[in-house]
Amino acid sequence: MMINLNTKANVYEEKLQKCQEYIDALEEERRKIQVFKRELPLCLKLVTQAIEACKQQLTFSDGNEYNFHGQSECSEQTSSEGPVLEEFIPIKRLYCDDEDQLCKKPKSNNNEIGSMNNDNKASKNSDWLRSAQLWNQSPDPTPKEVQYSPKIEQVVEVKRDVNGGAFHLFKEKKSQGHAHETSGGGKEVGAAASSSAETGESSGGGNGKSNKQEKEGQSLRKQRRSWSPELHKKFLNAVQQLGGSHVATPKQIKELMNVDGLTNDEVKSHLQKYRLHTRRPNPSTNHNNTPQRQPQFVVVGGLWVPPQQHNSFASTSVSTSPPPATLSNGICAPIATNPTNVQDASMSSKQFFKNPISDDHVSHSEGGGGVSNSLVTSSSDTTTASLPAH
DNA sequence: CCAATAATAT
DNA sequence: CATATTATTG
Repeated sequence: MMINLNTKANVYEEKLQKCQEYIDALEEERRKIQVFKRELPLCLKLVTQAIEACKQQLTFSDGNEYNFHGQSECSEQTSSEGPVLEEFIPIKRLYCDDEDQLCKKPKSNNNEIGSMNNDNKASKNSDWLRSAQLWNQSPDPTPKEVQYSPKIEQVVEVKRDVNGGAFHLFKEKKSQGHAHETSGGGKEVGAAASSSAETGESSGGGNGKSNKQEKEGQSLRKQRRSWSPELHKKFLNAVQQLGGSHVATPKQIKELMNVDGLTNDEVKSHLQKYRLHTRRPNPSTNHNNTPQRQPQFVVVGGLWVPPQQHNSFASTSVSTSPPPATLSNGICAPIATNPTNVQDASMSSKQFFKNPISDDHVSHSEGGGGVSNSLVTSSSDTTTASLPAH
C-alpha cells in the first residue's frame, strides 16, 4: 500500500516537475518573442496565457491531483485563438508552432510548411531579419506595423520615395574604410526589416513558391526595383569585370553582382538604361573639336570625376596635355593612363551616374568572387574606351 | 504634363 | 539577349 502510494506520489512529483519545466520553457519563449511584441502581439499574449494557465494548474493540482490535463487547457486556448490567428499565417507558422507543438495540439496541422525546421528559433529570427536587403530600404517611419506577409503587399502602398532619402544618405556618407554593405545591413536591420521586400523572393530560400497572386496577372507589376547607389556600384563593378557594358551580358552581371533577389530582367533593364546613357547622352554639349571621344568624366574606382582632377592625382606626364592634343597624336592617351575603364561618360543626365558615392574598394568580400574594382582592375577596358565603335 | 526609369513585350 | 514598348513615378 505504502509502496503504491509512494510510487503514485513519485509520479505526481514527476508530473509537477514536468509542468514546471514546461512553464520555464514557455517563459523563456516569451522572453524571446518579447522583442517582437509589436509584431507578434497575439503570440506573446498567447504564450503568456499559456503560462498562466499552467501555473494555475500547478497550484490547483495540489487538491485534485489528477486533473493533469493542463495541456488540454492549453490547447483549448490555442485552438480558441487559432482562428483569429489564421490571418497571420506566416507568423503563426514561424513563431507559434512551438507552442502548438508543446501543447500537442491534436489537430496539429502538418502543412507542407511543417518542413520548416523548428529548431533554433533564434537563428530563425535573425534569418528573418536578415532578409532585409540593401536596396529596398523602407523608411517606414512607423515601425509599428511590419508587413510580414508579402501577399498583402498591395495593401501597403506606403511611400516609396525612399530612394531619394537613400540617395542623400549615401551622398552624405563618406564611407571610410568600412564596408557599408555589411555593416549597414547589419546595423539597420531593424529599419530594413520592415521593408516589404519586393515580390517576396526573400532570401534564404524562404518561399520558393511564386507568390504571384492568382488574381489578375495584369494588376501586379513587379515592385519597382530601386537601384540604390550601392546596388549600382555593384552593377558597375560587375560590368567592369566583364569588360565593359557592351560585352557584358545581363546574366553574367547578375551573377557577378551576387545580390540575391535580383533578377535577370532587372539587370537587363538597368543595363539598357546604362547603355543608353553611356552612348550619347548629350551630343549638343560635344561641339568641341573632339567630339564624342573625349569623356567629360572618367570613372576612377567607381567615381565619376572630371578628367583634370583625375589626371592631377592619377598621373604625371601625360596629364598636362589637353584632350585635343592627345587625340591628335595618340589614341586617348589619358584614357590609357587611367587604368580604370573609362566608360564613355558624357552623360550629363542629372542623376544617373552622378557619383556621390566615394567608395573605393569598398567592394567586398562577397562570396561571388573578389572584385577588385579599383584602379588596377581592368586595364583591358581601355580598349573599350579606345575603340570608338559607334 | 513631362522626363526619367523600371517592367514587360517582342 | 537586345530592343521596343508600356507603365509608373517624381
